[in-house]
Amino acid sequence: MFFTTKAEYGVRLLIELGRQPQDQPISLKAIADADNLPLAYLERIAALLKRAGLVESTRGAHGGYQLARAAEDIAMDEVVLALEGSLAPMECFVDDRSDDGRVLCSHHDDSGRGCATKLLWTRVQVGVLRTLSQTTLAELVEFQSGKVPPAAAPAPV
Amino acid sequence: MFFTTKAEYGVRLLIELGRQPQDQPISLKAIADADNLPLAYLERIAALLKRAGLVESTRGAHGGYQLARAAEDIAMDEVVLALEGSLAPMECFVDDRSDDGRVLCSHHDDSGRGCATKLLWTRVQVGVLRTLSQTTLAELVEFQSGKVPPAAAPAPV
DNA sequence: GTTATCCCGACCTCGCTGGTAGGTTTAGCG
DNA sequence: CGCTAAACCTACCAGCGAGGTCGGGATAAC
Repeated sequence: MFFTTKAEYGVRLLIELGRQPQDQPISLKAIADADNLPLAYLERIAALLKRAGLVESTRGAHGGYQLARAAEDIAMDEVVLALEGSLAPMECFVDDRSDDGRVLCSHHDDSGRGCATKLLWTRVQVGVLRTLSQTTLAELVEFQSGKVPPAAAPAPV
Repeated sequence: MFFTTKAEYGVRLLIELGRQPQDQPISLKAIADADNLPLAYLERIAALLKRAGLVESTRGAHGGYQLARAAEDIAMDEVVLALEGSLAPMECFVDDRSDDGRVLCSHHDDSGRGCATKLLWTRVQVGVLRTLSQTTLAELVEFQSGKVPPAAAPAPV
């Protein structure tokens, strides 16, 4: 399993926000009801998105959440990173974050028979990161409206 | 974390086998010592690779394991699939295996606001599968011998 | 001041990962 | 013929993180 439900719920949450009219905050309760997600858990997930600057919140009655930017400007690499914490394909990839989602293998490079699997995992990580960064929230919102066929990948690399 | 140590140890095991001269079985004990891996655990991992037809075993004294095919003909998608069981990016992707590593989302398509995240996870899965299938064991073996620079990706798709 | 909402920290349960233990076969070798 | 090195098998176990719950705050609209 690559991703946890945090990513799943978080993305769903963002999609719901993306479907909403601008500057109209929507409450987590409404989203939890609509998507049938546990409210308390969703709150913690929303906090992750807020800390990452992807959503804004309004407190008090009639408050709620809304996107901090246009859905077209929200790419999924940033989203998944915010939700999952890191995108390490393997345990040895330590969080030496270079500010894109990249993360490095911590294995001592004992100069000679170094960590050979590193090549493989790094390729996978880069591939995933590229896929995620090429998918925007706007696409997902549109997809849910039943337009874009699932096969339609973004510009084939 | 995308992959578990099963994938890590399994790939390492295969690399060691790939470094060995042809038709010369090598014992798990030797590999466990060389790579500092738990022997008992490694046995179970080797069993997975054998069941997938990736390695062959010889029992008894002076026995051991060897690759079932040339390292050039072993792609990593098959390997990781054998080791991890499936390559589902998300829990809802149920094991409806279509015989490539693909696996499908099980969410009821409640015709309308269906599983919008499915688009995203499917893209990721396809990307990972493609990356894995483009990397062969031979490449990793060569890499460990200190030749190929890490940046050298395969033919950019 | 009541109600709807965001916010926050503590807690809990369950399954899986990563491993160990202890055996049973199989086969080379003296 | 028996010793030994290896594959093979099954059961067991500890720790941890995922996935949630709970209860209470702070805040703002009405």
